[in-house]
Amino acid sequence: MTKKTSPSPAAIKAWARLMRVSRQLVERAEDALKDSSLPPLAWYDVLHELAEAGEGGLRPFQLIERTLFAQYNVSRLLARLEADGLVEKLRVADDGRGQTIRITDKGRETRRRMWAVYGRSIAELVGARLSDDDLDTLAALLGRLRHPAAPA
Amino acid sequence: MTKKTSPSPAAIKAWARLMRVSRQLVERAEDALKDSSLPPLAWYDVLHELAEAGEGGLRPFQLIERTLFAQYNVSRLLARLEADGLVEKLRVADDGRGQTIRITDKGRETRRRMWAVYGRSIAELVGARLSDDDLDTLAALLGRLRHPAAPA
DNA sequence: TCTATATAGATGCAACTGCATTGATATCGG
DNA sequence: CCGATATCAATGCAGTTGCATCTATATAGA
Repeated sequence: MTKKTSPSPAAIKAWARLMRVSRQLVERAEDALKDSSLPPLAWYDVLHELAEAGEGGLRPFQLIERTLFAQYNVSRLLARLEADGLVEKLRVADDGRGQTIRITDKGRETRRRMWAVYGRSIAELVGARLSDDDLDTLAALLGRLRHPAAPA
Repeated sequence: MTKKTSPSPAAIKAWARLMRVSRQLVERAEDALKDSSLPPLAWYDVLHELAEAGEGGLRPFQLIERTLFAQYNVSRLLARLEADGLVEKLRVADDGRGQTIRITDKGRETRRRMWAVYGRSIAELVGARLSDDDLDTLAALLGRLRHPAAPA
């Protein structure tokens, strides 16, 4: 558990499982959305953050912090969301470089419809397979892998 | 824990952590490889499978089964690996449609150099943060999320 | 055998990603 | 106040992915 350059078998196995399972789950969730003719998960993440932010909206750089998407990715994703009428870009008074992104009613509606499908995927893919206790344990272990390290 | 359409808060939290942490870890590992001017993780996955397969090599469809990559993805990845001399494609006698992919010495060498970096990432990102006991617990919990469900 | 269907793998095209850079505004130091 | 530097966001270009389709061979069924 101390700093080494070579991973233990337990570390390798946990890593491999993490890589494989997370990819599988993402794929399943994406497929479920596609089957319902809904946009991809990335759109949900952004709409979710914007919905939580409320009327004040968020600056693109705040979305970057919250979602882990790259800057150029957010820039283009927002362009697509705006083109679809799911968000609106507002000039912000005190910073001429920036803008504020606000979710529209249509955006909220889309998010709602996505959640109906996405939430079901989560329920089926993890909720139905682990007890709440095990889910808590899993979340706690994963929490210790966050970067930068979170306080205990 | 029974089949529901709406996920519990514990399920949502575990899901969110899983999505976020796995993305962070992949990104870190990819960055480490890039910093060493090495190919991306996907190449490692394929070289690893081929190295394990030995002289007999593997058919592309076997790689697809083992790696979860899409068919077209494997097809093009193998083309790049072949162009770099890391694998070779052999016609297979008893099936005119197919081919067998075998790793070359150069491929083995590349895999080795990738593992030096990749293994260190694993050691630092997970090995240094959780005890082996916790890693085993994590792997076991993740194992129960595999699809299709593995036998207990 | 001859036709229909299934499987292995490749590929054209459109969309998306990653990288580097750019344009624009803000802030800091003198 | 001015120039240097930093931050916010967009974008050109190359590489990759996803989708659908295509070619080729194999297998099954009449």
